[in-house]
Amino acid sequence: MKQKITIRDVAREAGVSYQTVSRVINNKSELSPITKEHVQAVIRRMGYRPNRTARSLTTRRTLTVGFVVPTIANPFFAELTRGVQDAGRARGYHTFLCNTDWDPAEELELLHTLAAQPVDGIILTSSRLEDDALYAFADEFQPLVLGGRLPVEYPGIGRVETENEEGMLMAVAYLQGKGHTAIGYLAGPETAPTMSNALRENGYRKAMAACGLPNGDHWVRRATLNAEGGYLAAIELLAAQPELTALMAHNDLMAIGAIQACQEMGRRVPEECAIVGFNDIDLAAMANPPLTTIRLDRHRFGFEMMNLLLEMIDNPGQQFPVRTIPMDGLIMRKSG
Amino acid sequence: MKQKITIRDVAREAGVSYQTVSRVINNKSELSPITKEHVQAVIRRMGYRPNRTARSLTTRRTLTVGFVVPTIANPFFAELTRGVQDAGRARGYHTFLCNTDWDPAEELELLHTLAAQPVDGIILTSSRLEDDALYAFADEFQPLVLGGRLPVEYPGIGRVETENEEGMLMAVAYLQGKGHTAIGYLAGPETAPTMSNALRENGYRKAMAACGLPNGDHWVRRATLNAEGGYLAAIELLAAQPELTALMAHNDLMAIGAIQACQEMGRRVPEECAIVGFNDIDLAAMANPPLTTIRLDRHRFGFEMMNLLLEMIDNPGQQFPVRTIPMDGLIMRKSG
DNA sequence: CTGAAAGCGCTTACAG
DNA sequence: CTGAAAGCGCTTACAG
Repeated sequence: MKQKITIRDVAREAGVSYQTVSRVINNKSELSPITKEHVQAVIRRMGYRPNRTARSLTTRRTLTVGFVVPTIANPFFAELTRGVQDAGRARGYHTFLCNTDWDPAEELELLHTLAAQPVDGIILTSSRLEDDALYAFADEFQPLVLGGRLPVEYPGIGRVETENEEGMLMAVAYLQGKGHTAIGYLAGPETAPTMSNALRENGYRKAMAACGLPNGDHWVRRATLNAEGGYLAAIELLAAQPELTALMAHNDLMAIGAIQACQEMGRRVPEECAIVGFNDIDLAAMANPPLTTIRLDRHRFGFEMMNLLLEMIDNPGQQFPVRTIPMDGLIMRKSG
Repeated sequence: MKQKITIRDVAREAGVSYQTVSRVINNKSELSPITKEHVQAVIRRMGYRPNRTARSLTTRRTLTVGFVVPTIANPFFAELTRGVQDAGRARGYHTFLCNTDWDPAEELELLHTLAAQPVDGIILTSSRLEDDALYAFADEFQPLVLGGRLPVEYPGIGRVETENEEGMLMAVAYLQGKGHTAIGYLAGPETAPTMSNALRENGYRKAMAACGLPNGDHWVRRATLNAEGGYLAAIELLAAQPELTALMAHNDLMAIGAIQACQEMGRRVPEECAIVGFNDIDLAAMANPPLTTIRLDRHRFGFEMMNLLLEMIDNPGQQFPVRTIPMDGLIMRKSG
């Protein structure tokens, strides 16, 4: 590897002090146009790029953020990632991607590692941390942006939420319009009431009540939040509750698994069992049958989380109101 | 945010010089057990974590690597990412994830940004860079590990390849065994012959020839490497070449799109059109019908790329032989 | 075994 | 408008 070019090399080559080169790099105003252009030319010619590590040490900005997701293997989080990165790009921000595998202990360790990295801020999605642990961490490290969790008001924590309840209401009302009254729910694992699993499940229960439909624990089945979980939960639920004519799922992956379950049990979708997903991931349209689902703009969700984080980085100590990403409505396809 | 604790704070608290604290952190041998334990206790009590930026500046190690993928929205690359990160974790390595969107100009810019970050090494998957541009970059920055591209022997470039040709041969032979002779291919966009699109397509052509089956350009359709691309290509190909009784795809996503296309065209899968994918992503088993596909262990692929990169970081200047990830064989499900 | 000095590659006041 | 000094938080020879 060629010896890396430093600011001193450029200075020597340009015949100025290295501080002047620094000023050019940072686009300071107090510079004669002549030296500025000259130094810029030398920089270009030598292909010099400032070492970000050194820069970070004095500016205390790393231009780096941590992005913590349960698992990037879930396309929902992958699509979120794109939004986060796109929002950061214009400002020169890079992203450390971290997977927690839904494990709170792992999550906490990851957060501390990121804080020591150090990063300028952290975006934390679908956190499984207890409230106390979360607040304790926020006392040590800021700013923090939370997505997919009930927005708590706490210093140093920014919040972006989605309209889970509205989405569930749309889905239930739609199914009711199609004549369904026995609508089951494929839920995520049991978690604290502030976490997204609980928020969506609660949305389903409220929606059923609002539509005057019966509901209870016997129509809900919990499983992991992927296609296999949806498949397993649907098999069990449909066997135990044959009266069900429709199934809603916590997310599209689970809905895709449910289609698979119906297929195996010989129940035609949507004629013998309607299925509605949540999120509208890219693959939803390519399910067979194509998935009817509630659309959430994941790119926008990620984009807003990053934008909020950048604003918090620029305005330390300031508290920002919750940002809400509206649902884009029900996408009617073939599954329900 | 609490004022960050530095090595000097710990030293003062422990009553030693800060260099001694540094030695404890770095587990140097020349230390009395007593001071070592004492300092460790103070570190724990204060919750001190060394600032990695400062550390990097003197060690010239950032414990950070760049991982460049076309798009993380493709589950294949998401699954690869997990392997990369898992291999890095034990060594304390973090990963900058970067998306090129298949754009060579974007890719090159990203590589330079990563090099200036700086990172200790870069893993570059499915690169669309011309050979010359790749070599020029390798002259400036090392080590570099290449995945999903014809392995070139070049100083500072490590290579991990997969058995594309063997995989395609398995698939074609399997379909031939099922009685198919007219087997079409859903290819990626046209690229240079060293890139993975070309490698797999070439594998298909060689496999057809090896099995004594006719093949030619009229049975191949190019499209983007996602489900929608597969859908579009299959619609066109099946309309133009109705004699086709089976379709192979560059990857599983395209195969899932092809199932969708058959569905719409009223061709039953596999009876009226068999479909075989490539990679066996997690979702393949949840396709409807479940996808028959050639399995590649993505986690292992990612893991090996990272392991190779770490070895190269530890042994600068040394050249390593190509690493080959074998295919795990054909996974027989329902689509073909 | 432990302390004092120098330095990693930058930026930021401070002079002039 | 530009240069010389100090410092960011560490590690690494060098003394002792």
